[in-house]
Amino acid sequence: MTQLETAPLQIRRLEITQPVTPRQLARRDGAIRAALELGTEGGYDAVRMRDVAARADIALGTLYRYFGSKDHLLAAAMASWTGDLRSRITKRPPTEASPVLQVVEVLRRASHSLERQPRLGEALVKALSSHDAGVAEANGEVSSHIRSMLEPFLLDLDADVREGLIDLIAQVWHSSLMGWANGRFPIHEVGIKMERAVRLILEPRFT
Amino acid sequence: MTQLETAPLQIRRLEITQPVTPRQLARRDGAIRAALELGTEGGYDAVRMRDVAARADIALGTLYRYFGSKDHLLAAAMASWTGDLRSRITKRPPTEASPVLQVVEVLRRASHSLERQPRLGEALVKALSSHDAGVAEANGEVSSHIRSMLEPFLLDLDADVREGLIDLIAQVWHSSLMGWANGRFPIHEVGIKMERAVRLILEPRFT
DNA sequence: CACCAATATAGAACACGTTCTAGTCTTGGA
DNA sequence: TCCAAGACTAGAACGTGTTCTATATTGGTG
Repeated sequence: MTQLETAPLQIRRLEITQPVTPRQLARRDGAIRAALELGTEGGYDAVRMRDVAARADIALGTLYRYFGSKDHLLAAAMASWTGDLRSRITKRPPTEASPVLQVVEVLRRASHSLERQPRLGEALVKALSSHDAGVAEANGEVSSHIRSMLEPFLLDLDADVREGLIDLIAQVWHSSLMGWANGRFPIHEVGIKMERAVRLILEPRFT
Repeated sequence: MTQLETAPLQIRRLEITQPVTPRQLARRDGAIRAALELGTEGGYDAVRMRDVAARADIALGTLYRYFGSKDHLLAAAMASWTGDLRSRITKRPPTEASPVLQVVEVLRRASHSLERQPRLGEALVKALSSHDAGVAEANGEVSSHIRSMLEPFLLDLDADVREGLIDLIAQVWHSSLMGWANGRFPIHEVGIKMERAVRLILEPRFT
């Protein structure tokens, strides 16, 4: 019965290289681009680190120098994706009248965007829920993008309450996307679920 | 080069065996027990399928006959854990006065319980967010446990609203636990975050 | 330019989840 | 009691994320 449990706790891992030179930036960007392409085509499983490296024309070891893990790579891609989304929202803000509907519209546009590239969405979302320092950092970036997309519509609220409510909505967003990415419900329900939740959360505050 | 709509990528996987005979039940339970032990000692990574099988004294192939994946195994363990939690809550209900505080107390007791076995909690929670039919099933079980723990305190609300709010709280619970399990914040913040969220969600309904 | 430390490269090596193989054991029904 | 179907076993094998090794290249500094 008692076979000794090997304790394989690993305390290592190379420092992540911050790209400085143009060639380094190009390598990092190329890796992200390759990951996005592979993810678009075949989802999470299709993003194989060997393939990413090959497509970006860098060595596998180099890839791991910039991204500590597959999930870190995909999370970086996700952060860049939410960044794009944010600038689209900024450029063409919601047209709805009330704060509640404005927030709902933002979330609907986000999920609509994912709906067009479901494989990619699945890949990005899955990566976000992994335990990894790099992922945590990218997550922070994603959260701040969400915050800055929603904040403008909730300025009437007390700052503390607003902060808490935005956190809450971000959690709902995250958890809905996870539910979809993990196959618990179809993509079109993401928008519905988020709308329902936002109404439950916000409507009592705007009566 | 584009899609082709070929859905069935996986020709795979043996049907999961439903345990019937006493020996089968013993095998399945032994596997869950072994997983719990290993998880308690070393968290998610320490639950290695080979080790689970060895400790439960069954073949690796048999383990996979009962649980389609490592996450399925851990999710089954999680469902059994929330079941225990529910019966503890039922046996000794919250002592607080208001519905809001009662709900908060339930969630605090849950997170307190995880706090005592942090490695195990991490293992169980991580498994819950994986894409796997077996996990989805276990997830449903967990949700229904949460629902039945909270419902009694929200009977004053309209049924639809209650339903939605409980869903919402379950999402917050899930997402908070994930945040902890993935190292985004320490365990003691789980309780704090959940309390804050529950107050934001419920207080406007009880004034 | 010459040098060195940091980086890159190709590819082997490793760990662990998962699947497969070939043979043995259980079990329920005729 | 005997047999066929299916469950179980030990162990090999496989795929992919991750790490390691040995060598080559690069880029900043004297």
